[in-house]
Amino acid sequence: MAELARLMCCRTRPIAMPAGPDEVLFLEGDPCEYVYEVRRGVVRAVKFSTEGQRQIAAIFFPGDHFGLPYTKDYRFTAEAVTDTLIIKHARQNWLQSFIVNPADPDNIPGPAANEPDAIFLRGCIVGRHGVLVRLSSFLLVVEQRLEPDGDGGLLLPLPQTDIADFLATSPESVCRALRQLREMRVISMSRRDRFVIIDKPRLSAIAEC
Amino acid sequence: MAELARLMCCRTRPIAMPAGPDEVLFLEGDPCEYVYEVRRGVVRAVKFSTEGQRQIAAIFFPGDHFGLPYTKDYRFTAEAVTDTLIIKHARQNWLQSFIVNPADPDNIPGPAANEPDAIFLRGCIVGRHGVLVRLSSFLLVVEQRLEPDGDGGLLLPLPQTDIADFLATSPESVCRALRQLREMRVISMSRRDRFVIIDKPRLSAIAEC
DNA sequence: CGGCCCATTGACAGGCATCAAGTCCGGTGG
DNA sequence: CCACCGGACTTGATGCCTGTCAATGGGCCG
Repeated sequence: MAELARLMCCRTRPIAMPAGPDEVLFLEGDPCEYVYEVRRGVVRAVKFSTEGQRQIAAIFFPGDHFGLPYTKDYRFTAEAVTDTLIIKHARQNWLQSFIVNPADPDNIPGPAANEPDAIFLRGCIVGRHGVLVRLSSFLLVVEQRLEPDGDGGLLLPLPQTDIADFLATSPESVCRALRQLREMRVISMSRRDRFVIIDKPRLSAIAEC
Repeated sequence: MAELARLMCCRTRPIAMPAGPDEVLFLEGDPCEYVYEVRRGVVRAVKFSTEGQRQIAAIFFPGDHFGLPYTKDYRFTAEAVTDTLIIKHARQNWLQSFIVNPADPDNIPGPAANEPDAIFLRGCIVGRHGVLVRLSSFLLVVEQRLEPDGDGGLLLPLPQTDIADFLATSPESVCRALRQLREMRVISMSRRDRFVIIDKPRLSAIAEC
């Protein structure tokens, strides 16, 4: 039956599916049957320590592929953050389409690198000292991955609780750091979930110091 | 000439090479020409923030493959920690040998997962609060990746400075945490670079709480 | 034996997690 | 349309953790 399932997999075309806020796409430990592609919205990779501490191991933006079959089972739970559009690629199809073609020496597997990249990036951010530094790095990442709206404003892709779990800190600290950036006139926030980078050089400086 | 280099690459057999303490295997930003395999010893993945803070993004143990061409260029610098034996696989050969064979649906790319796994693991460890917790997790990882010597003793694969950069803390804190574990009779250390796990259940408990 | 690097220890201050209220906001139902 | 309600965010107070600095100790190598 596993055989049959696989055969059916192989014939399956990519599936487009919408997902609503907090909807679970797959659970940590599920077998890797599909590779997911974000078309619209943002997805978070959630990982619980055994005692229950929540971590967000990565954030996936439009264009990213995740849920790669590096292992037999998914290493994290994937949840839509807001309304999203997701494409599910059957694992076999995905492998044939995206993994390196040996005949072409320059074929770097772009989509295959999305997930490791996102996790690596998070590791680099979390490894730095200072909530302000980590938060600034995070905002810069958001800025380069998300389209600004009319006034150069960007939507915070995650609620502050999630930002805290992504940055390995507490929601209160995130809130305070955001306020600090506001008071330093580095960013401004018209709404709680929207920000504008006023002084990008300084934001970069903070992120790197 | 790039063509020529690649052609020569393709004909190259795997190269075994020893590497001494602190020897650089490749630098961050170098083009991914080879995939490396650890045979003996331990290798560290070093990453510098732009302002100079050092991080150790991963540790590679015997059996691990790293330096994968997920991107065109290496994302970190790889250095031998102590005396090591390394196998260099030309990128093309490696791709053909190890990347998933589409005809075999169950062919999970084991070696290809080593590097992402190590980075993911480090992210999970660094994301937790408390130096003691992080250090305990680290020791447990060492225990399951390294062979014990006669008396169940394990060599610390890294000097404390590196452990600190791996755990995103300071050398002093690492030293104090080690002492604390000693005083709690969870581990013992006959030498500065060697430890024995006395009370593994408790060590696990600390690591997860 | 001397020098160097790493590990160790102590003192101290600052950052940040935690707890506890209080506020804002969107959604729901009357 | 308004009142209510719950969840997320905000803010303040407090104490611990841990990063930093400085000095000492110890092992290894020349």
